[in-house]
Amino acid sequence: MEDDCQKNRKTVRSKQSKSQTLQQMKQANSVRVRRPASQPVKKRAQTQMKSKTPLKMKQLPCVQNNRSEEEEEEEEGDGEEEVEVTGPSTRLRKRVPKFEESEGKSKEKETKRKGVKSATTAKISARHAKIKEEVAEYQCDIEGCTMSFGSKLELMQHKKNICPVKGCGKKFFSHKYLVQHRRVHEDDRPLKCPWKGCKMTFKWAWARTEHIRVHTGARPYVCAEPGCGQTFRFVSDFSRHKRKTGHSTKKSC
Amino acid sequence: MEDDCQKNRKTVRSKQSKSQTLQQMKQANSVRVRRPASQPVKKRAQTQMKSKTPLKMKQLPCVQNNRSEEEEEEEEGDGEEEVEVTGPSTRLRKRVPKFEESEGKSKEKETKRKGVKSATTAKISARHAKIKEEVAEYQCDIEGCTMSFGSKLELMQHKKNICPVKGCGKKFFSHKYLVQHRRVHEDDRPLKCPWKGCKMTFKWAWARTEHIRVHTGARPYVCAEPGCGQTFRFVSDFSRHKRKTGHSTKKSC
DNA sequence: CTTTCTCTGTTTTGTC
DNA sequence: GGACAAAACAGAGAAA
DNA sequence: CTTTCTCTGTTTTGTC
DNA sequence: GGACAAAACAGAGAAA
Ligand SMILES: [Zn+2]
Ligand SMILES: [Zn+2]
Ligand SMILES: [Zn+2]
Ligand SMILES: [Zn+2]
Ligand SMILES: [Zn+2]
Ligand SMILES: [Zn+2]
Ligand SMILES: [Zn+2]
Ligand SMILES: [Zn+2]
Ligand SMILES: [Zn+2]
Ligand SMILES: [Zn+2]
Ligand SMILES: [Zn+2]
Ligand SMILES: [Zn+2]
Ligand SMILES: [Zn+2]
Ligand SMILES: [Zn+2]
Ligand SMILES: [Zn+2]
Ligand SMILES: [Zn+2]
Repeated sequence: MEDDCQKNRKTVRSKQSKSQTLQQMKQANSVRVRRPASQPVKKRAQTQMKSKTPLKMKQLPCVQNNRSEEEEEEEEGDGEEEVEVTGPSTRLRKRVPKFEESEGKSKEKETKRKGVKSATTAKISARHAKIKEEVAEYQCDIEGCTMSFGSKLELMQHKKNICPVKGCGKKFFSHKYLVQHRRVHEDDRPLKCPWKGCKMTFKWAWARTEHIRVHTGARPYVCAEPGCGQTFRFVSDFSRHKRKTGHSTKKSC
Repeated sequence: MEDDCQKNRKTVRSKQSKSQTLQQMKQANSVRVRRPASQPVKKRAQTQMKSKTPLKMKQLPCVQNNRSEEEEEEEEGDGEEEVEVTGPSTRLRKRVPKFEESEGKSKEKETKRKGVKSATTAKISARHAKIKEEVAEYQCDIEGCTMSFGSKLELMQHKKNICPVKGCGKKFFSHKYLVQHRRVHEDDRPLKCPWKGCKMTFKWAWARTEHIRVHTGARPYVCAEPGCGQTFRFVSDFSRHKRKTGHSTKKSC
């Protein structure tokens, strides 16, 4: 690596991000707890390690591209500082108490000007949400749709049923669903489990519907194939059963 | 609801699915454990409830659309069966031992014919993977791309840089990335954390790069704004700092 | 609201 | 037959 | 590999 | 200047 100055990045574009993740329960009345999964998945919840000294890093002074040099201790980090744990490279950094001595608490907002930034971008940053329609040029003229965007490109994407959220960019079959899809990027989980003491919440009605069966124990799906009498609690499992066995694609009744 | 026979569903189409989720550690040497998140998020890992009787369900005999009637105990499930726990509707079904008495283990594969199904669909069911190229008609003729699909529609979607995985359907800016994106749907996590004892694995090199800083404690991002001296471990946090404060969008160096 | 950290679509950098 | 909305399905996928 | 269960894009059902 | 691949960024977003 060599020193070279950055030339004032511009970036910004209005698409893609991440998508979804799983949920959990842990309600008042038990249920089984689903852990978040490592990759290799190792059991045992918490096992606090000892590690005493904060293990201060070698922070080289030269800053390039706003990145201080280091990171060359990469592959085999040859135990440098005063380590006292077991192996030479087998511990995590001890958590610093909370910004040691509140360094730089002067957050001087600096007038908040975040650049011009393509003027009035539709602001669908749902999560830490605003959804300010700002000036709202480029309005969608599709039947029941009232959405509007800051650039013609964004409107074009929208009209092609493409989600404008940064890491998303999904394309849908219907414009109507495109609007419903937005809840994926919102924090609200307006649907609640009606079971007393259960705190589960949902974005989708169907998820709630199937979740309730966990409480009731219902297994509403019954394979109609003559010999087979299997029952299932979730459609998905019933679907898989039919797909893999070929059972009862046609209903008997 | 009333009885009416299903008319042999066809469904099948080749797009969309879910997306991603988070990772975890829990390696040999501690780290903090990240739990999977309920929605309302309630602490306390496991709290096993007592509940003795299996609480057998009212399973009505009439099967319609392969669904047995029930589910009307929905909203307020008026405590029916012999409950003996505290409240009238506050417990989960006790786990049945493991398919009681191995009922219906005759899985007779039934010749496996899963219908004609649009003949040779490219089979990108990555997860429980096959990626059989089957007959491989409709080949992509874009420069370095060797992918092929079972239908012209699928090839057309592919040429428009749209991911064919069922719940995905993301549209990308480059055809090259479309191919790289596939790893999102694959189970392999080929990149490993080089830290001794750490079992973290990754699909993306950058995730590994930043993860390693958790071990080293490095904070390579240093704000170049004159007064501010803040450092950051992850680009994302540095980016946010610059975005929110307006600091050092231009580099000093 | 906060901080810590991972995931990933796009942008930037580095080499030929 | 046509809307149109609500419900359900059919996968994908996470976790154990 | 398995089972249990949630998420969500598309399909099906139900009502007007 | 052009590839092209590797690295990095800039969000989104999960969890605590
Ligand atoms: Zn330098
Ligand atoms: Zn948040
Ligand atoms: Zn619209
Ligand atoms: Zn989206
Ligand atoms: Zn519940
Ligand atoms: Zn069956
Ligand atoms: Zn009936
Ligand atoms: Zn799996
Ligand atoms: Zn191609
Ligand atoms: Zn995809
Ligand atoms: Zn590691
Ligand atoms: Zn700063
Ligand atoms: Zn009709
Ligand atoms: Zn699966
Ligand atoms: Zn040049
Ligand atoms: Zn965020």
